[in-house]
Amino acid sequence: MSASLDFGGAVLLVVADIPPGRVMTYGDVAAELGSRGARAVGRVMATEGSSVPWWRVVRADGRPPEGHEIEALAHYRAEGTPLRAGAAEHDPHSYRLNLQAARWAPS
DNA sequence: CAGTTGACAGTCC
DNA sequence: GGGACTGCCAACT
Repeated sequence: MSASLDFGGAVLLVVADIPPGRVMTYGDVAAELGSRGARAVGRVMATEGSSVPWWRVVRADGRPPEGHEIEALAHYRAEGTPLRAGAAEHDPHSYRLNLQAARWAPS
């Protein structure tokens, strides 16, 4: 693969390749890029993530970015992303996703 | 050029 | 089960 894009560009491509109803952890995206900087991925999402389905990228805890839990929850429900039963009902700001079922890996 | 920050992850208590 | 510390990498000041 030709490296025609920067780290940020590669992150956006991987995130854009995530199908609806599925999610990937920052660490998984970083691993696809050949890097271990999960934080670097999160940084790119904070800067240019507005151009990609950022809600399909979640933390290893199964939680969306801090401060965007409600925004992401709306997308998960709209796409049918597997959430933990009653999680969002108990704490809409502290819910968790079923990574075991929602986690997806590119071919 | 060097230090700090940050949409994180993994391990230990 | 939850909280705290450390390690990692890229962008910003």
